[in-house]
Amino acid sequence: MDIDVRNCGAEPVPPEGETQVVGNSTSKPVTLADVARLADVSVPTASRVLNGGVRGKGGNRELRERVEDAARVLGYSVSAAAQATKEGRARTIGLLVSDVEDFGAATIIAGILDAAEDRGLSVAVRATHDDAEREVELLTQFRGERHRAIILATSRTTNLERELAVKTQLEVLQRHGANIVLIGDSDHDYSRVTVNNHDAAAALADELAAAGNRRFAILAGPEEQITSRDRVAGFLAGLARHGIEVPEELIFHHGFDRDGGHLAVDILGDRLRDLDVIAAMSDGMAVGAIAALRRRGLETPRDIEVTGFDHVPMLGDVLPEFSTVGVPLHEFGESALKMAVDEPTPEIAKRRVAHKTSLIVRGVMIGVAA
Amino acid sequence: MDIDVRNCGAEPVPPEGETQVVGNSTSKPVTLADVARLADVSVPTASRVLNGGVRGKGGNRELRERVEDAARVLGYSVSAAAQATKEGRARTIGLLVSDVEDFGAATIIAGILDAAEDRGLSVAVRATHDDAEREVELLTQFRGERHRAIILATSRTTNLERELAVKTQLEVLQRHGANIVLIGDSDHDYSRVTVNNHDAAAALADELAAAGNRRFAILAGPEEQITSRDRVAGFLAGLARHGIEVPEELIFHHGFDRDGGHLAVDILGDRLRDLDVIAAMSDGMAVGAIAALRRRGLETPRDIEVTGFDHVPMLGDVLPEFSTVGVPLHEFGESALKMAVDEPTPEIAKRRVAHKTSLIVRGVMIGVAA
DNA sequence: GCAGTTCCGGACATCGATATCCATAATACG
DNA sequence: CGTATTATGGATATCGATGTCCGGAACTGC
Repeated sequence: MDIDVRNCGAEPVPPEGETQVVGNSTSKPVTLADVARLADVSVPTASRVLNGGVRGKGGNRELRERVEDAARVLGYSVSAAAQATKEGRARTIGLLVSDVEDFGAATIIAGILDAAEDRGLSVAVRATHDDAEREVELLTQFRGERHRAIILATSRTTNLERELAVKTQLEVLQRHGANIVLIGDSDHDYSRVTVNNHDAAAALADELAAAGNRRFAILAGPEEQITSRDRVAGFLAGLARHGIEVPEELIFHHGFDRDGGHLAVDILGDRLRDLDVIAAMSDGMAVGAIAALRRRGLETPRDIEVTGFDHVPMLGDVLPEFSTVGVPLHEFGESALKMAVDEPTPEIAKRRVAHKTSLIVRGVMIGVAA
Repeated sequence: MDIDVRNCGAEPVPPEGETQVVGNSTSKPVTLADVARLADVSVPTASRVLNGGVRGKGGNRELRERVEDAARVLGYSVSAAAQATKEGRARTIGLLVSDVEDFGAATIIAGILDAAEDRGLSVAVRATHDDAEREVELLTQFRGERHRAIILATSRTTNLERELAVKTQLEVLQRHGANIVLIGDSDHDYSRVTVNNHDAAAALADELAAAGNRRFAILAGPEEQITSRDRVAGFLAGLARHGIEVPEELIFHHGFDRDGGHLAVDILGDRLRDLDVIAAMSDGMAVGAIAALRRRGLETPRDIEVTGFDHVPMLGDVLPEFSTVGVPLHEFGESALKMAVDEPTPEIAKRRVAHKTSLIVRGVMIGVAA
C-alpha cells in the first residue's frame, strides 16, 4: 500500500538533506522549487520539463525523468494562483445564475460543468437571486478574479437602467480580456445561446387551440423579463391565429416560480370556472398553479388544463398529462461554455447559437420546433 | 451619466501622461502600480492605504484620499490571483457534488453559496457523477487551486478501497491547510454536517405501520452508499417495532435517482399487488416508482402507497398525499460553509453539526425529529 | 527648545511560476 | 578534424500584491 500511495503522488517525501518538522500536521504545499531541488536542476528547467518544453531525446532523457519522478514523489501540483498571476488571467470561468435551486439553472450549470471539466477549467458560481444591485456587485467581484470568460444565465430585462449598469460592468470585463456569453434572450450585443421562445410558445398555443380550448389565462412572470415577454407574445400570436384573444386582466405578472403560480390562481378565484387553460410560462409557475387549484378542489387536466414551459423531466413522471415546451438547458450550458473558451469555429463565430425546442402535449412529444 | 459611471469605478481613465491605445478594445486590467503612479505614492503605500493600514489622521488624510480616488477613477480591483500567490491560499472554496441537477445537491449548493457570499468567498463547483476515480481526480485538481476549504457533498460509501483513495487526497489537502467538511454520513474523521437518517427513517416506518400497512418493499439505493444503508437500517428497525419484516428480495439496490425507482417497480411486476407500501429512500426514486406504477395502471396512494425521503418541496405541490422525510438541505450547505471557514465557535469546535429532520405524512408535517 | 517616541511611507524582498536571454555543450556536416 | 548549427539549461527578469526594515518627519512631554 505504501508503494501505491507514493505512486499516486499523494504522500510528500521530505527533500533529501532536510529534516522534516515534527509530524506533517501542516506542511506547506510543494512548490516547483522543491521539485527542482530534488531533481537537482534549476527552477526554470523544471518548469520547462513539466510543460513539455524539453523534448527529452538522447542524453537529457534522463534529466526529464529525474524531474518527472521528483514531481511525482513530492506530489507536486502547479499553483493555479501563481500561473494566473503570471499569465494575467486564470483558468476559470465566472458564472452568474439567478438561483441555483431553480431546476432550469441547475441543469444549465450541469451542462457548463461537464464542458468545463473536459477543458480543465474551474467554474466559480454566484447567485444573484434576481437582485439587480447584487448582480452588478457580483460582476465587479469577478473583475478581480480574472476569469477567462463570464457566463450570465440570469434573466435579462427591459429595464434600461438596470441593463446599462450590467453592460457597463461587462464592458470592463470584456476589455480586460474575458469572453462574455449570455444564456437566454436579451437586447445585449454579446455572444448568446438561445431558443426561439416566441415561436415555441406560439406552437404550444396553436396545439391547445386546435384541441378546442378557447378561454385562456396566462401566467406571464415578471413584466420586465425578456424571456417572459417573448413567450407571452408568442403564445398570444399562436392564439390569434385561431381568433382567440386573452384579455389584459387574465395575464398575470408575478414571480417566475411556484409562488407566482399560487398567487395568480388565488387572484383568479371564481373566474377559474370560466377558463379552459391556465398557460404558465414556466414549469415552476405551472406547479404552483396546480397546487393552488387543488386546494380549491379543482383537478388538472380534468377540470382545467395547466401548461408549462421548460420541461422539467421529473414533472413528466408525476403529471403524466402535462403539456410544456422542452428547452435543452443542458445543451445551453455546454454551448455557452464552448462559445466562451473554444477557438471560434464557423458556428461559434456567429456568436449566436440557437437551440431547438420540443413540444410536449399531454406528456407526448409532438416534435421539434425551430 | 458620465459622472455616475466614473463614480462606480467602472470606466478606467488612462493614467496621465500616457497616450491610450486606439480604442480600449483590450486594455490590461488596472494594477496597484497604476494606482500608485496616479496617486504619486509608492506601491506598498497604496497597498497599505487600501487595506486600512494608514489611519489617515492629520496631514496624511490627504494622501489617503489621493490613493482612494486614484483607485476609484481607474476602476481598480485587487487581483485575487496575486493575493493568493502571496498568501499561499486563495479566498475560495472547493465543492464536490455528485450531480448538480439532483435537487438535493442544488439546494445544498444554494446554501453554501449564500453563506459564501456573506464572507466574500468564491466557490468552485465540480461534479463527480458518482464516479470514484473522477472524485479522486477532481480532488487532486483542487490541490493546485489552494482552496481555503473543501466541502464534499458526494455520497460516501462502505467501499474501503474507494474511501481510502479519497481519504489519501483529503489528507494532503488538509496538510496543506485546507479545512475539510463532509456533508452527510460517513466513516471518515472529518468535520461533518448530518441528520440522523436512521431515526428519521424509523419514525417514518413507525407512522406507516401504525396506519395499518403491513407489506413493504424498500427501494434502497446503491448498496455501498452509507446514507442508503442508514436509512434502510432505520426503516427496518421502525417496522420491527411493529413486528414487521421485509424479505431480502423486496429490498432493491439500484440508483438513488428516478431510474432506480422505475427499475425496481418493473422488477417487482406482479408482486406489486401484494404490497401496501413502496418505501423509497429518496424522493427521486419515489417519483420514478410512481411513474412506473402509473404505466401499469396503478395509482398512488389509491392502489399502493409510495413514500420518499429528502422532501423536494415541488413534489408536495404535485403529489399532495406524499409521505417523506424533510431534510434541511439548505441549512446543510450553510452549516458546512460556516464550519469550513468561521472561527471555531463552541458548536463548530465539536466538528459535527447535526440538523433535525421533519416527518411529512401524506403531505402534513407531523413534527420535528432529532 | 530638546530628547524621546510614534508613525509614516519608501526601498527591498518575497510568494510561485514562466518568458527571455545567453553561454555552453552537443551535434551535424563538409 | 574544424566549423556551423542546434539544442539545452542556468541566470535573470517579470507578473501583481504584500510583509519587513528602516530612515526621517512629526509629535509629545518636560
